[in-house]
Amino acid sequence: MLEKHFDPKTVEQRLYEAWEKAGAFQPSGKGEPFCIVIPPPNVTGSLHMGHALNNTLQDILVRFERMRGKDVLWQPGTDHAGIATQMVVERKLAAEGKPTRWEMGREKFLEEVWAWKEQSGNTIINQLKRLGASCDWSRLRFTMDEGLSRAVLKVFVTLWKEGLIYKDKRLVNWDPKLRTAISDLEVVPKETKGHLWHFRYPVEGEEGRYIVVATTRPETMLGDTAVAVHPDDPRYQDLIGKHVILPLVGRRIPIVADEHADPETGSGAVKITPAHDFDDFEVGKRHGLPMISVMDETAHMDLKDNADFLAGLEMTPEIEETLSYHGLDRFDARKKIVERMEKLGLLEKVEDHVHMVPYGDRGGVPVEPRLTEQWFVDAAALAAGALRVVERGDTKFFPANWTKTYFEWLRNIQPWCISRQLWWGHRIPAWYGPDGKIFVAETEEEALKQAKKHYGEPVTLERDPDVLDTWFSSALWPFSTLGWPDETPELKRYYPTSVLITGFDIIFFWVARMMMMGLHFMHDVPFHDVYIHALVRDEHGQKMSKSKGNVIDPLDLIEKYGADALRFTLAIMAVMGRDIRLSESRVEGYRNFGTKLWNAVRFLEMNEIGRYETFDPAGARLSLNRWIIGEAVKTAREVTQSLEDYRFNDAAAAIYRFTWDVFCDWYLELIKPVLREGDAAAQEETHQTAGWIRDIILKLLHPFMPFITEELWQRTGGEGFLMLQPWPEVNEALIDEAAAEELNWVITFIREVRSTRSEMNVPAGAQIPAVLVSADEESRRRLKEWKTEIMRLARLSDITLADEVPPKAAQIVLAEAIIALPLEGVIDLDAEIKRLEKELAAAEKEIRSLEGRLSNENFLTKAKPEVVEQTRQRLAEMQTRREKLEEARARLAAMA
RNA sequence: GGGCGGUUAGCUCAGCGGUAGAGCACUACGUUGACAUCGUAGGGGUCACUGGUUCGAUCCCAGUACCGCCCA
Repeated sequence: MLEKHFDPKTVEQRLYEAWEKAGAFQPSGKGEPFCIVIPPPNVTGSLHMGHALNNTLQDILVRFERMRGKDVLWQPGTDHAGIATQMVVERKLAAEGKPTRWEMGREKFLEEVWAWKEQSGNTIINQLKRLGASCDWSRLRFTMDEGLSRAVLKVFVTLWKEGLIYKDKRLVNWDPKLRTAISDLEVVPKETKGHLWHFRYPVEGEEGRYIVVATTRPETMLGDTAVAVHPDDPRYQDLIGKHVILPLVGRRIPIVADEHADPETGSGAVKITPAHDFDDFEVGKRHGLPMISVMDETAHMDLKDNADFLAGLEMTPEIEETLSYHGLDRFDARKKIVERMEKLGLLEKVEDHVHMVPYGDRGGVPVEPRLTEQWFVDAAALAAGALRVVERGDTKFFPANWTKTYFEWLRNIQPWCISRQLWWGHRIPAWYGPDGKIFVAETEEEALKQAKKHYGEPVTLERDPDVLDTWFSSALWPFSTLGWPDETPELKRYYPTSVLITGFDIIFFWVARMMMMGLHFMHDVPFHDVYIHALVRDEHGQKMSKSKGNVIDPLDLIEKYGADALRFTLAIMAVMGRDIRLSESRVEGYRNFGTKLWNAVRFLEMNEIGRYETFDPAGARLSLNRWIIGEAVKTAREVTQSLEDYRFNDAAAAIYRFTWDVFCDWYLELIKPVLREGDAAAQEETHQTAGWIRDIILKLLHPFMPFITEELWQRTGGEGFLMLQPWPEVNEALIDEAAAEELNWVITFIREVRSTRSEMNVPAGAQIPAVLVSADEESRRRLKEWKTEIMRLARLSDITLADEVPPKAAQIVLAEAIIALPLEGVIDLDAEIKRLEKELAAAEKEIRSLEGRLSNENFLTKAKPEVVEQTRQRLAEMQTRREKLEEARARLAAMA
């Protein structure tokens, strides 16, 4: 016997282990292949709400398709997450008072990271298991595994040979805290209140004449190598080609004409610092200007011994003082420079200024454009194919509007900086000869061989110290996890994968790059569909963040309500294209839904309803059973269709409604009399039908609520695992509309009586008689059939037939008939008349609307014929209803 | 500045060219032999605003206001 409540805590782990142990998560090897690769979470991370949503949706699809008989592979794995992981370990070392990574050196530090990975690497995997994720864990991969590393090497070397990877000295986004280059995607602009300082730069040879330039970053002025004005700006025509003397430095720098200078803003003249600003870099290239870096890799001023900076400068007291800024932090230097400019009378004014300051998304400090040598992927070359396949529809986005975002980015794509000055990651497979010549190879031996050939003698090579951007290895994920570069059976069978499920925030980082790499190396798209899911926010629409303190931990919710409740909540709220505002009350509500189902099954159990292998739903005779069978089929159809279309919310809502509103509220209530006093044949059929429906519900609900459904399957003697049972088929022939109409009549009867009782303040416990007046043949038959059930559910003492409405009765119009509730002594005539008038008013309002439509010539000629016909029918019904209501009112009025 | 999305019940959200829906909250009643993590009944909405298309608009189109996100 089932307990009154489902207890997730005692069940979830047990079932999960049983599934896994039985190999239920592994591909069956039979049927059409269906494959999803998991968006790999950070190996040392822990589960947050985004993961919970992402993996719930994947698991729903995977369980659905598995039950549909497909050969399902959900490929799991984790990501080494270079910067994030390295930072975590560095912080941990600091907290433990251990040496910094610089002090302990590369090798020792990497040992520490691996140790940390071993220790915490299973956390997120175990958390995914608690959620119920049915990944094939026997195939768990990690981006730094031997196999995946081989894929990285091969891709790097191949792209290098094809000229699609190159090394270049360019301005890159530099994170001075982490001391590494980062890609443009890893930069987040933050609106910041700052200042705009207007400086005067003296014009050479024109005593007392200045040109005013404005800057938000005074410290960069030490690296200025020009002042630019717009070529058409009338104010500066005579100055173009002349020079200014850079204050504090004494450098003679040209005034150049360049369209980058905007005559509308400020003075129209801008200082040009090619080594510290992306726009200026371009200006510098156009005019052949020197590029002078004045900061080091930690964004401290770098002036002494800086050959570029010192070039051509004469030692003066002025420059001596400036050199004293060497080693100052960029913001301290800014302060000193402003003070000094002011003292010199060269500060024209200071304005408050709100502008965007680029921050590193990991380091959290402003990034510094920095001139360095880095490795790049020629992303534009790879983008063309990635664009074409989506334009052609080989890969589709759901919802489709993300296609635009994807196109937008690919069409304006920049070279992808893939080198990182980190230690944790795939080390770049490039070696340098004594003269700096680059040898790229998959192994050191191969590089040495190349070098020997090149130099004609063996030389020692030095390996590039940098590692690759984490997303470089993630981009290979859909094929590297399946075994590439080896030609494995899995690769052949499951690539291209069926669908990718991910968040919109990594369309650029990940989706687009997988598309490029997949096309280049596999010559086919990595996935047919891309489902982009929402962001999970808190219940007030705020993004969850640690700093706001509004983070909801999915594990807390699982602890409190069970994994099923959390999963169901996320699924039913996962509307395409809209964010999810998660509130705990919803989770609680769907936990209650589980309880409801649990108790419904418990009820069947109490009535000894089992599982009947030979049951043929087409053979059911009772309209009650024919009706619920039809409703179940409609539900199966809706759930199936919705899941095929990635409409998780519609699928979840359909099974919820059927289970609670149809099966529990009506079917179970209506079969109670049959189970108690029906004849043997009726009981037998009802047992079989109820058991059959229960199984349909368990199956349809299983992808959403795997634990409770599996538990109920097992507890009711189900063989094998529910998760491996076949999905309910949609047999339209089982839908019996006549039965549906009949049950609809019964339900309406009961509802109307209940409603009237309540309004008439009949005590809930009181049994009252009812009289069905002027019923036609069919209604009389139905009443005979359903009398017991209706009496029970509407709490009636008897239902009799009559031709006349008895006096002092409340009256309910039910199609052609009237249900009269004689309430002599109970009824408040005025109240009843009021109630009837209210209904009459509603009917009349609708009649007016319908008549209005039908008297409109345009409606009759232009609207669809079936709509016109429907409207006519509805009008006829409403007219009958009005007539009945009027009669009822008249009868009461006569008595009052 | 460009792009995308949103505005529907007290709250969180579905929906749809012709009758406006759910969960939670609220009110009243209820230990009807599955379930109080429940049942029954009920209150509550000019579907942001202004125009347009249409026989008919909450829904389609345009504009406005406000909110959010992405890109520059």
